[in-house]
Amino acid sequence: MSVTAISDRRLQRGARSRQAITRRAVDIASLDGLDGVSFGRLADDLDISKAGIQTLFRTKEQLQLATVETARLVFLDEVVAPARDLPSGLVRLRALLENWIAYVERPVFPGGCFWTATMAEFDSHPGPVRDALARQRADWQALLLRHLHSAIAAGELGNIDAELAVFQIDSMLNNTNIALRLGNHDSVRLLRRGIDNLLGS
Amino acid sequence: MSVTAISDRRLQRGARSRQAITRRAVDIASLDGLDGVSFGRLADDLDISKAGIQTLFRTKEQLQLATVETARLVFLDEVVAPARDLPSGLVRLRALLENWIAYVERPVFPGGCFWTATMAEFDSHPGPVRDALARQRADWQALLLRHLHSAIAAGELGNIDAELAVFQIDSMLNNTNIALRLGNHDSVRLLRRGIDNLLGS
DNA sequence: CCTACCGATCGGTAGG
DNA sequence: CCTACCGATCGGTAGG
Repeated sequence: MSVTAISDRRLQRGARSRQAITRRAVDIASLDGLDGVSFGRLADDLDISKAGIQTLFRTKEQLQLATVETARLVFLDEVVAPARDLPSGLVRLRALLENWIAYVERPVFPGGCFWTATMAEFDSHPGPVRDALARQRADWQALLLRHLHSAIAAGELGNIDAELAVFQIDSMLNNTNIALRLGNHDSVRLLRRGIDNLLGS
Repeated sequence: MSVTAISDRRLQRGARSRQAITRRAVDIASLDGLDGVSFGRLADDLDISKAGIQTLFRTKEQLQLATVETARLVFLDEVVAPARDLPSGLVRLRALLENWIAYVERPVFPGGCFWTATMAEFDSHPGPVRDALARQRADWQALLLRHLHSAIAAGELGNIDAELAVFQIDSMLNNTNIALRLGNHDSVRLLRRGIDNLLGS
């Protein structure tokens, strides 16, 4: 066995550990925010030593950045990827929104939408973590806008104000997540009504 | 001087202290959430002993509840009261929304909207604090709904879906607060466009 | 209102 | 990956 093979196996094990730790951190952050993610809590939950986790991520900020990245991958997997094969425009847009509703209704993370929880926590704290969250927010809004533009270009919608529609839809999504957390399940009905108003029933 | 007079003065001083402490706590919570409000931090900021603050509020949860109450009073003062003398219906509704925009644009609290920040923090934490926040949310939405119904009854609006309109407006307000915290000042323009779409320009 | 203290937890480091 | 430790801060209490 070569030195390289040993090193590769070590790197692989490290990557698996990192994945397991950040996946758990995403769940914690959805409930208690990214500041609620602590080395000690993760160590207890996953039966590893605290210093073991610190070796893998060095600082809390790097742990938070890795947690945001894992949340992004899970979100892509749950909401974006399942719609990938649908035609661009209105069909894909409505599928993305239905996937998003399932993502907060199930919910995928125990505290509901990871992005709603952490964006409100970090919006007044400039730095790399807030930048990563803002990037995800911009990417999601750009994805909605792209398919809205496709729909308009294909004549699937009237002469709608696309930028405003994305703002309204994204606003309603975040507000629906909060309402669901408070036990108000009617808000999904309101959300669908709002979406239908904008995109046509 | 009677014993009662001494007692009254003590109670007054206690009430003034409580007010000064919770007013500072509201500012902290707008930035760092209600869990970021700690006895030690308030003691440092206000040059009182930590135990002095603890004597006035006993537990952290009671301090948080008093903080929510002070935020409610300031919000009423800044957003609701200035519109009190305007006629019910569309005029008062638009004034409330403009006052709200000023409240987050100035901003009244250094971290922006107190309710957006704390609701996202507590929506997965059942208990008296979440209940108090949910009550404020319901009160605000009911206020908007009342004036929307007045406007409809007075024929100031078409046959609009009032419940949906309140949901859409409240959603956009919260999303605008986040956008402002991220430095995206264009969102106020989008918000006004969205409101005009619903209420007529 | 205060000083003084409690056990628990925090992020981080030393050293292996 | 580990044990063992650091100083700081947490909520809360004793006792005045």
